[in-house]
Amino acid sequence: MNLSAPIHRPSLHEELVDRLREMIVEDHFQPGEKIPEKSLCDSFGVSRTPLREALKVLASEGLVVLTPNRGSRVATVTPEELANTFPVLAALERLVGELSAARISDSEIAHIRERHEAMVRYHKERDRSAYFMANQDIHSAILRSAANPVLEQHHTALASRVRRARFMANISDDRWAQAITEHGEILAALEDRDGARLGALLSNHLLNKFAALQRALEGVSDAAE
Amino acid sequence: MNLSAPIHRPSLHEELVDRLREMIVEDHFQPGEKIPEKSLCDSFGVSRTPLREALKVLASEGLVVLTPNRGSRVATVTPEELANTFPVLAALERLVGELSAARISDSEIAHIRERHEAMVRYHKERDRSAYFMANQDIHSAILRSAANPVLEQHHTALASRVRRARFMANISDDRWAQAITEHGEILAALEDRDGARLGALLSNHLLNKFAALQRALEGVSDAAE
DNA sequence: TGACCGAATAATGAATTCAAAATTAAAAAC
DNA sequence: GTTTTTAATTTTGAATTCATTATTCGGTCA
Repeated sequence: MNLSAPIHRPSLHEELVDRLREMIVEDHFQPGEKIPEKSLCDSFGVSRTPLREALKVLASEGLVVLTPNRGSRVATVTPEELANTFPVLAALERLVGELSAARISDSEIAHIRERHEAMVRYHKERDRSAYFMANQDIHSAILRSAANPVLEQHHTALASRVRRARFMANISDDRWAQAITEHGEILAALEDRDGARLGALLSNHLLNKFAALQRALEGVSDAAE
Repeated sequence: MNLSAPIHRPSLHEELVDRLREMIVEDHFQPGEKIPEKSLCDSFGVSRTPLREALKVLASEGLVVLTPNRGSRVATVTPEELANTFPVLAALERLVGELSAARISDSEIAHIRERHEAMVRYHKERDRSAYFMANQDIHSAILRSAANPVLEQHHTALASRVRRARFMANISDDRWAQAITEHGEILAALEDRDGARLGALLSNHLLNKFAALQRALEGVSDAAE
């Protein structure tokens, strides 16, 4: 690690932004749930000032909704918003693929291959949770290898808003198998360092995931009618 | 206007975020300039609390840089950051083109054609400022016609961070003429509602602009050596 | 019983206050 | 005269306080 890098002592509100974002993305709150300032302040042991600053930042990221004089709630993700978000993320994924193929190192590829093989095993074993982790690792390793902080930042912001969606509908066996196939192709394109192909594959991978999700959600709402 | 829309009374910090963002994007501050809380509070007639909330939001948008215990400065845009931002914007522009072609109305196209023709006149008259306005109008009309708020939000955020760049180097006559040509092609693709073509044209238009900007900046730094 | 009103309570928005850190100014040493 | 040390001032980070707006609860009246 770079010892001469400037030390960054995070201020309270930064700390709170990170903690709260983590809690929201990792589903410690229900979507739409009210966020009471008082009790949160108590549990974090801070005053309302930095907490409110953090909430405003999270609101600008779209993770929280502020209603004047009525406090803040965890943002809900509507199907319409999903439909708007996925194409944007897919557009970014294409760029991720193009940049990653041009910039990724051999050791990064080796690491991804290793996680890929683990993921295939988890699929065979039907270990959803381990699968999700490996999948996550692979995608964030590719994103990092694109070496573009601006891209990374916006990708992460968008992804965190739809992350919750993966809990909304359980993935079908068919889609799961298809995803594994797609991941195989992605790894191949990565090892070939074929940017155009990798970008297309990553983009389609995401759009297919969205299509599967939409089918699952429609099924749910149909059943509810 | 929709009279039954819910009234939105903005809180102080929202108001401040908008005002400050406008001021930063429209170059009322020097890049890197210190933002003294006290004097800003005085000029806005508010206390530090809402101002600091606003600064934190702007920092998360990347327009302001906060250094703990040392206050806030207007973010500077480094060449490296430009190089990271333009490809991301270009990726979004492609999606804008695809969506816009599919969704834009005849009257929106008519409006854009009107602004386009005005812009061509301004080019002939060498009226840079009017040209910039018309150009801006066209691009934001296309963006709006894509009818995707998520896309719009991220596009706007990225664009505002590089907007300042247009002041950094004056556009060359060659590039200006080329831009006009590209705009003609964009309008044609729009009227044909050819999404793939429009997306490619918009994306390349932006990347060409960036290339011209980079050449101009290199020229500047070379001259300074 | 249940809809409506009003007081009590709680939550929020924003100003103020206080403590810690940084900056500036002044004094001392070389 | 320049650099270093130290004190004063300013600026920032965060807690507290105050005013305003919601919400809840209890009571009234149909």
